[in-house]
Amino acid sequence: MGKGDDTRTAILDRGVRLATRVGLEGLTIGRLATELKLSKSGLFGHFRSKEALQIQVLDAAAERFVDEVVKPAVREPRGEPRVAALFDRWLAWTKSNSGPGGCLFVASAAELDDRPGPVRDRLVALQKGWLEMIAIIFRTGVTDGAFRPDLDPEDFAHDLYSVMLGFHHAARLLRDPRAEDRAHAAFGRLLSTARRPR
Amino acid sequence: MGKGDDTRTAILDRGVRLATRVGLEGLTIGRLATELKLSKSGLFGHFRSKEALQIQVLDAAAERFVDEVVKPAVREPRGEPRVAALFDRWLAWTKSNSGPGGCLFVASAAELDDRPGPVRDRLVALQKGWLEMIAIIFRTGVTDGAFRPDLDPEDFAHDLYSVMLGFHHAARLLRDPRAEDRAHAAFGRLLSTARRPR
DNA sequence: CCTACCGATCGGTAGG
DNA sequence: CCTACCGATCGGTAGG
Repeated sequence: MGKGDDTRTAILDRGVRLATRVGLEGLTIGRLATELKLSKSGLFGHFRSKEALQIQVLDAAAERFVDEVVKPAVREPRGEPRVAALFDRWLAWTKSNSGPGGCLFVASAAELDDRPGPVRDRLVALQKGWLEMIAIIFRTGVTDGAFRPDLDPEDFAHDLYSVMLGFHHAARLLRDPRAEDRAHAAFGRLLSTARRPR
Repeated sequence: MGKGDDTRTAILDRGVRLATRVGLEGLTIGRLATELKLSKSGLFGHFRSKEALQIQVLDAAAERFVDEVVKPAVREPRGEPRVAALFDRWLAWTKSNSGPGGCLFVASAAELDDRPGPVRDRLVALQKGWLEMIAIIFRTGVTDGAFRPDLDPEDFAHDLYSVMLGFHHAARLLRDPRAEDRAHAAFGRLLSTARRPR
């Protein structure tokens, strides 16, 4: 790993933080360069287009997301503990990137949903991957006998993500102190619907 | 109503549409002026700052939202029919401002949640008003005996809005054809929890 | 409502 | 990785 790679890593790290605050569109090359004490063209050389920078920032965030949210959850036992860990880690991720920040993917979703192009395509792929990960984790719980086998894992993933989006909105825009309690309550109701009766 | 007022109305109308597509930050004076075949400074004169334009665009959207979503719902009988009408109208609003577009308030939420200032303050006030409207409509249903009196109307409002946000994400970013079915199913579950047992 | 203009910043290029 | 630069666009002002 040479010096160029270090610089690249530093750029992407800072880029994730900046984009989380100001959006992927607000992530300008000039501003990012100033924050890193690089020249604009020096930074630009690492990418070649703003679009490439945006996509690589999304990928860098996804990598961190897997490390901080997905991997720790998958270490938990299948079924409820694993789903609960996924949910708690997601809340922690959103709060930690959150003073200020929030979740880059949620922030980008509304920003990009009407702007066709490779950046949007990448975000869509990442979000579908995330929903699929939730569905897989639910499915292993079905196999283990923890969850009802007649439920659609993708429905469950959609419903769980709705709870997360509701939390993000209440906590980050409205600064509602009850946001987390409500998220936990909604999660509990979702789980009790999914639990296999015995 | 003089000619100046007509122009103003036309500007705000177009501004709502443009901001829904490109965000409140992407709503530039120059672009809006070009679309309306006005000079930049001619348009600018109606407002005096971009911030004032953004706030008035939010207010104009809120006015339309009340006409298209809230008022028709309130004409329905209290309890379930009224809540169901509110939900259906909201879905229709999001879809109609949606080819392309979506809901300006949802789009602005993630964009502004980290940018303190009067525009954010206005959006927060409008969103709190919307959640309060849901809570009030729920409360009249409690009074009428349709909904459980031991539920917190603001919890209900939060949970209903979570379902809406989940729909927005699935429909607009992921273009998921099952988004609407899932939203209706989640709404049905929410209602069955809220229904007063008899 | 207009033309004409301001300084700042944008993404990107030339050339080293 | 840099300086120096390009044309385009930004929010906003002067003056009418």
